[in-house]
Amino acid sequence: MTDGAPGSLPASLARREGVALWRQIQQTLEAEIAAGRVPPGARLPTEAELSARFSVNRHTVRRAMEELEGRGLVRIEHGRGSFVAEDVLDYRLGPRTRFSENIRRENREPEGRILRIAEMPAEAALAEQLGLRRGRPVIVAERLALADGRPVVLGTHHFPAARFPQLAALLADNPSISAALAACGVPDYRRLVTRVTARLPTPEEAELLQQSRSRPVLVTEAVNVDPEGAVVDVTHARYAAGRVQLIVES
Amino acid sequence: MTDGAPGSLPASLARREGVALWRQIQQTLEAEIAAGRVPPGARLPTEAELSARFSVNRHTVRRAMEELEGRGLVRIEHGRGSFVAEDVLDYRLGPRTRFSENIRRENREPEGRILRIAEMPAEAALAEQLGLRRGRPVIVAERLALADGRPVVLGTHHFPAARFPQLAALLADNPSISAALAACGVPDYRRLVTRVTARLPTPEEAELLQQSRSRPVLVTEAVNVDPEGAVVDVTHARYAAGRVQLIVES
DNA sequence: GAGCATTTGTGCGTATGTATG
DNA sequence: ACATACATACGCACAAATGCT
Repeated sequence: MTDGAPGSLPASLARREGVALWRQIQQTLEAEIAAGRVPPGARLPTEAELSARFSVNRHTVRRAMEELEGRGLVRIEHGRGSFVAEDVLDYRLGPRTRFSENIRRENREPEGRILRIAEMPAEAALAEQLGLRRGRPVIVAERLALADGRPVVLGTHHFPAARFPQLAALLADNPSISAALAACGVPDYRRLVTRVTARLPTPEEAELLQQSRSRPVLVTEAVNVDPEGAVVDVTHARYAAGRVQLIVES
Repeated sequence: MTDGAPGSLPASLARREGVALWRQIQQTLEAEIAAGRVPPGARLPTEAELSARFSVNRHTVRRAMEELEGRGLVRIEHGRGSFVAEDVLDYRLGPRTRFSENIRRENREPEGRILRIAEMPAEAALAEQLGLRRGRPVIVAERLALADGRPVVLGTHHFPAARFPQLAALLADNPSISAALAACGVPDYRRLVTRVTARLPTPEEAELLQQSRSRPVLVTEAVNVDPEGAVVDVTHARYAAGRVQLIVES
């Protein structure tokens, strides 16, 4: 770069006017991003530079940046800098939701990684959802799904162990849930209900999803049934809200 | 008060062990809440008390509390204190989604308040969704919907003005969207698609939803069509994620 | 309404830790 | 090893909202 900083208005702030300084900074930066003065993916000035520009303490800049990150406008990386956020992926939720199809439809490369498989007795609430008696064995599989190598969703799947004895072995071999179920004699299944909420992620979730802790996750809970109506899978999934948008087709 | 604080384990922290102090505090409080040591709705100790208990600076306690609030476990009120979070409302999304029916099904009292009605030319993206030509007049109605007096969702509705000339007047009189559309000759309509994301709220959204700024909102974008398939309404809604859970029925 | 104590919110200055390149 | 840049933590001061007198 031959010339000065990008977006170099000094932007003086109104002190003691009822609006917090950090909020004025957040709004200024937000406007500059929206105006395209800093394009998606581009790096923002460092906290030190911003605190100089606005003549405030670095803490005050950090507060503004945290807000922007939580709102999905920027991404902060430890030791590297802050960057303007990029694209989002459309993820269709419907009776026939399958992860890989969903990702391929968007011209991205799907990938699945099984993080953990365990067998444990069903808790009361889970047993009821699965249509089992409490304490019956359940296979719990934790799986991270990615698109083009970037984490998109972290899913915890619960299967009735009695019905699918070889499921754990199958999943260890091939991380596709639908392939594993097909091999267990369930070539087709359908999603009954999905519950959706949002919250901030736990540290583990943030880590696995490679997402900041101040960015929300979309949380879904889904029940899948076979053509006869028997429950084959109860899934608790956490989507990186900054990278996906769920599409519900009625 | 005659006796000591509730939940009075001093809970010493591990310093310089790789885990941030604020996170240890957050985990301790989270565990105590989960264990029911502080029941839903109950008040937590003040920041000053907590910083004394954990022997840390008040900022450090505040960081932990912010995290808990963002995760939906506590609610912080300026000048009053912090409280353990309470119940959530199930909100069904489906082809026949109607706010008041939805709320009554949960045995709560629905209420709607029109905040703003305006007519303006359609932006490119909106025009396409509504099936109009760009620049055609659109009625924009902003509406806050409540259950038992507590804000649940903030919706921005967009109607083709040419088709519904008296809609603004009708809504000013009665905040029910379905009633207004019925009076305009659309007794029935159906939801086509819904897009769902999550992000932190803007200050205005947080204010209107009476929600903290560090708690996410669920954002939906829906398209409603009449029985002939013509688009009657494009809605952008923001739900208080701490108070609702969206239920998608496939 | 005025005044006051309590409690959360904002901001500064400083120091040190930790990840990245 | 070193510089850069973000992360955590302390201490202090004052602002703003609330509730009580």
